Parts: sequence; C-alpha cells; structure tokens
Amino acid sequence: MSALRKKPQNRLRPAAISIRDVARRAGVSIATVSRTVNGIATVDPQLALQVWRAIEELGYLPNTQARALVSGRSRMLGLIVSEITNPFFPELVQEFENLAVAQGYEVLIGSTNYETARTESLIRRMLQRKVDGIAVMTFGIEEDLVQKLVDREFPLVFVDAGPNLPNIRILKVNYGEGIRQAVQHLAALGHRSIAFISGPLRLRSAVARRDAFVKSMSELGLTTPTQHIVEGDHTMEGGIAAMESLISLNELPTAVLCSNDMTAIGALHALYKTTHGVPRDISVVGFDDIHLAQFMLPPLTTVQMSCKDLAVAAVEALRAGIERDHPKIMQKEWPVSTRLVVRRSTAFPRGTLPALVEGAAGKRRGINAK
Amino acid sequence: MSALRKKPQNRLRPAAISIRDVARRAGVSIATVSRTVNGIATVDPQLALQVWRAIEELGYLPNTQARALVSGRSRMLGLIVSEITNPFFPELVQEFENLAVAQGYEVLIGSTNYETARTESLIRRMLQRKVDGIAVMTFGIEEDLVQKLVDREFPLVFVDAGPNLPNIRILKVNYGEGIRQAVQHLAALGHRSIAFISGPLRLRSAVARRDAFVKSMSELGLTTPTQHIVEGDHTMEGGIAAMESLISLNELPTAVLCSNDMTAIGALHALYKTTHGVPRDISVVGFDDIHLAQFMLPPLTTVQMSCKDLAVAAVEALRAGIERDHPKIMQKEWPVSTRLVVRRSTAFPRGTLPALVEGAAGKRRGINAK
DNA sequence: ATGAAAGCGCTAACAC
DNA sequence: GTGTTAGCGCTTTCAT
Repeated sequence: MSALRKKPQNRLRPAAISIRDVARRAGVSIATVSRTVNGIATVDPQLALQVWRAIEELGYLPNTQARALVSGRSRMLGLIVSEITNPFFPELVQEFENLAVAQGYEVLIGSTNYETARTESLIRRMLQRKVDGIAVMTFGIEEDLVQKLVDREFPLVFVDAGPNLPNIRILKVNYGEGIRQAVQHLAALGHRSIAFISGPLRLRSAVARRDAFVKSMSELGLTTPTQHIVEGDHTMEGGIAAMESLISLNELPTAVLCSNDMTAIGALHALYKTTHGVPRDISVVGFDDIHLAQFMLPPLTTVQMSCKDLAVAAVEALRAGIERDHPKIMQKEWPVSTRLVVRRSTAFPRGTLPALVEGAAGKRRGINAK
Repeated sequence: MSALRKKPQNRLRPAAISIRDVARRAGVSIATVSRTVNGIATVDPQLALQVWRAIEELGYLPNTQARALVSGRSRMLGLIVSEITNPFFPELVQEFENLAVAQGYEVLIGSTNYETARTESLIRRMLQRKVDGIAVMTFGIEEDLVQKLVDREFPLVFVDAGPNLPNIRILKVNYGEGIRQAVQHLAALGHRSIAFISGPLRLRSAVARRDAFVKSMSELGLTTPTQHIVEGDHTMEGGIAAMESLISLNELPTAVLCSNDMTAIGALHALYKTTHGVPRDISVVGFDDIHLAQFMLPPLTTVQMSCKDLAVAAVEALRAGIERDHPKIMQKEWPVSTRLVVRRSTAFPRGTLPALVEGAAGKRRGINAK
C-alpha cells in the first residue's frame, strides 16, 4: 500500500485540471502545452490545434501561482491609496484597474487610512504576494515607510515627490495650472479676500497645493492673511470644522478654495448649517472634480485633476519599471495636468454691483437664499 | 562550465531571500524554519529563537506563491461589486478588507459595472488566481454567470438569492424592516402619496426593495399608482431622470422613497434644478446610508443597511465555506438587518397644518426655501 | 519542432 | 524534535 500511493490528497479542494491532464488528452508533452498556451511560434500548428481543443474540453485554466513561482513575476500590481472611502480614490482605482487588466496585470488594492501601522502591514503583504511593482497614490507618505520599499530595489511610483533612485518614478502633478485658473476666475469675479482650506500639511502634496494657491494669489498682487489659511484633513468633517473656524472670524472671506472636493463638500455643509448662502455669501471652489461634484447643491466649481490621466501615467510608469523592453524605461517624471471646471458654487462677491443685479434678476440662485 | 551552473538567473529580479538562506544562517533544516514560521509547537524553543533571529537579520518574507502552490490554498478572497464608484461599495470594500486581512486573507476586488463581458473576465481571472472563495455583492447577477461559478464547486456568497447548493451561502437582507420604518415614518408625518424610484429591475435585490415598499404601503392601506413607481438604475443620473419624470406628472407625490442613496442624491438634485424644495415640497428618503448621506443638503433621511454587518456576514460565510473546522459550516442563510435613520430631508407634507406652522416658525429649513 | 528533466520556494509525510 | 525528501504546476534549458 505504500509504494503505490502517489498523491497524498491532503489538500482542501480536489486538484484542478493541470497542464499534465491537457498534455495527456492532446497526446503531447507538457512542454508543448506550455509553449502553445504562451504563444511560442515554433509549435506545429496541427499540434497547437489539438492542444487548444484539449484545453477547451477540459476547461483548463493555467495556475497563476505556479507560473509566478517559476517566472519570478506575479503580474500583480500594488495600488496604495489614502482612503478608499474618499470618492476620488475609487474613481482612480477603477481607471487604474482597467488599464492594468488590459495589460494582463491584476491589482492588489490597499488604503492606508493615514495609519502608519496599517501602511506597514500593507507594504509587507504586497511584498509577500510578490507584486511586480507598487504605485503609492496617497499624495504623501511618511519618509521611513518609503525607505522600506526603496531598499528592495523594486519598481515604485510616487505622486509629486520621492527619492531620486533608478527604480522610482514620479508623477508630477501640475497644481499651479488649475489652481492659478481658479484664483484668476475668483479674482475676475471681483473676489479679493480668498481663503484656503488645506489638506493635512504633513503630506507633501497638500503642501504643494497650498503653495500653488499662495503663489497664484501673489501673482495677482493679492495676499492672504494667516488666519485665512486653515488646515483641514481632506475629509468632509475636516471641511466643516475648517469652514466653521473661518466663519467665526471677524473678517469673513468672500471665497474659499479647498484642497480637495471632500473638504469643499464639508465647507458647503457648514455654510448651510450656519445659513450662509453659496455662492451668494461665499463662493466655494474644490479640487479633484470627483463625479459627485457636479451633483452638489450648488454644483461645485472645482479644479479637475483627471483620474484617467493619473492612472495612465501610474500604470505606464510602473510598466516602465517592470518590463525590460518598455519604450519609456528611462523616463523618471510623468506629468499630469489640472484645469478649472466652472459650475455654480462660485459667483460675484456679496454686496458688489454685479451680485446685486444678478440677485434682482434671480438668475443665479445659491442655496439658502433667503 | 556546464556541470557547475545551478541557478540560470534568467529571472527579471534577483531571487529574494528564501527559506534555504534562513536555514543556512540559523544552522537548521528548511523543515525547521517552516515549522517555526508556521508556529508548529514541537520546535525546540532554542532553535526557534535562532530561526527568528535569522529571519530578522535577513529580512525574510515567506513566498506566498510557493505556499499557495503546495497548500492548494491562496488565502485570497474575491470580492465582486457592481460599481466601485458608487460610494456604498468602497465602504463595503473597506470593511470587508479589514475583516479579511484580520483573518489572514488578501482581497481581490472587481467591479462588474453591470457589464456581462467584464463580469465573465473578472470571474475567470479570480478563478485563475485561485482565490479560496468569492463574495458576489452585486445585489443581483445574471443567472448563467452564476452557473460558471457554481460548476466549480467553489465557496460562494450571494446577496438575497442564489442557487440552493452546498457550497453556496446567502446573505439575507431584511429589507422589510427598514423600508417599513421609512414608510411608517412618512405616513406618520401625514404623507399619503408616496412614490418609489427603484433600482434596475433585472437585479433581484432591486425587485426585493420595491416589493418591500409596496408591501409596507399596503399594510397601511396605502396604494401607489403605477406611474408613481419609476425605474432608476442606482446612479445619480438615473435618480435625476426618474425624479424629473415624477415631476412632470399631473399628480406630484409628496414624498419619494429611493432604492439607494445615489438615486436619492440625484432626486435631490433634480428637485433643486426645478426649484422644488426639499423637504418643503417633497420629502426624500434614501437607502444604504452611505457616509455622504448626512452631508447632503438637506441631510438625507435614509434606510441604513450596515456595511459592517454585511461585510462581517460575507467574510464569515465565506470562511464557513472554506475552512473545514468553521463553527457555522452548515449555516446557509446569513441575516442582515436594516433600519431607518431620520435626518432633514423628510418633513410634513406641503400644505398641511403642521407644515405651515413649522414654516412660520422657520425651524426646519429645506433647501430652495423661497 | 518536440520531449525530458531541472527547479522556482514551500509544506508535509516519513524516517530517524 | 529534527532532517530528508517528494512533490505542488509551471517554464525553460538542453538534447534530440
């Protein structure tokens, strides 16, 4: 009874159809099956046909694990985002995934929730699953966590900034572009007192957005008092808190630019609660242009950062790091542009002539118009 | 030069630290390393210590692919959702992922976008990656796609309905509960003419929600004319269209219950565009209670279906199908409850005495109050 | 053009 | 209690 026993069958599920079954059925060796499946040109067309038929009949699916084990490549990409529940990220995930799948990659997603421990375990898990590369789209990450990844000489993509190393590629978002358009739009309407609700300032991308705002303002000869730059945290709750602190000020701004759309939605909500009208009393501008933005009340004027562009750049940059024959293998920086989308949450400032005329004509209505 | 060559090094990245390196460093066999890593009790504590130290020093991470190959289990769970960009799903994904990771599983996510071809490729990819089980949380899926999965005798979880087979577990959402509360809440406020915007009716869960509404209405002796039940598609755009068709009717309802929150947000938007006030003219109720719901203008009254509960049930039901020694291995149906959350988008119907009193007192403000 | 065989990193049976 | 060893399913030499 001992010499005959071959397969111990201690596995939990019955073994699936394997390459050997196909080979037997097609009357060829497993090498030929492998070659056929991988589209190696030297296989006799006749044999290839037999193999494909056998595959069809048996419903064979190559075992990805085994393939990965022998090839050293998993064809999986890691995608790390800040918070999957921030609507911007699902949109990004969707685009990223579509592109990755089209290139034959699977995507492992993880959100850091801004927690270091969580991020660490995320990275360890992805490393262990042998992803071929990781895109860190958190718009900022703590430095020593970066180190963990960098040490592995492993294809990586960061947004905005990252160590200058051969395996690292950076997506350079041109915040200036869109934010300048936003500031100029507000200035053209007549706004002079424009506040800014930033993201969490330990994230470099949040700093970059704030700096772009300050720069655009000074280009127009406008300054922003310190108390008109409030730190938020890129959530609706943070937007509410920041807007409330702005409202409590003696000098209320006539417009507020937010570091992302969730913050802007929170600001809208805070204004609603305190019976301030948007855009009648205060104009609000967001950043990201999430799908939801156009459905806000009023529809949100916002700076669009295209998820599609971001995802395309991320996937291509990763592939450039992974695939030996990628055309842009040497490209380190991948540009992403931004632009303003004007909707209904911005208008002439309160008390100005155009605003009064508009108000009388009743053409533009903010919410809470009393 | 031929007899000596061992490692062909044709792989793309240098081979990582393997179990053999650890064994060598710790001066033990690879079996001992394996036992140590897997927490097998029979290992000598002294040796175990040496092994752990070696692991530490080398930064060894066990290769998940190899583990999966030999054990026949990948410790990956598939999670299929309808649309990752519908905010309900990221919340679900988040909860699901947290639970799965806590149990040592990784999650492969896919959204069908209601496309059959996409769903098919999704299923094939997950099968090929050898996930240990799949939770299909699309709230309805086409029957022959189900078949593809069912045939594989593979742990599966569906929502609401699915084939009665040993490997399949069903999450039974108690729609009646929350929807009855919603209808009774509206009826208590004095609403008699309540419309319903459904989801896409080819999805069984959408039908279940509509039926729960009709049943709750008839329990109160209320009927809903056919034209007051409009089919949406669980998107904001669909909610807008459905609400607009409702508005164009001769007999405008005083309240609208929606099959999900996105539909309700669309409805809010449509009402805003046509200068109808919420809740002054029309009360709106959503379903799901996504995080965003409380930040809508006005904050949305909605039926909460807890993501957490849903995720807990899904992960546990999957584990019951995967793990031989799971306590609830025989449980086929996993209940999930729903309940009403009252916010500001519902009020007394227009023209009724309480509404007039409220209006005069100015206590409750809807948007667009003119 | 095809097949035989080595071996990817690991687990588990078996021998000691 | 520990080591030796046989595969898991596949790709890729190497020999034919």
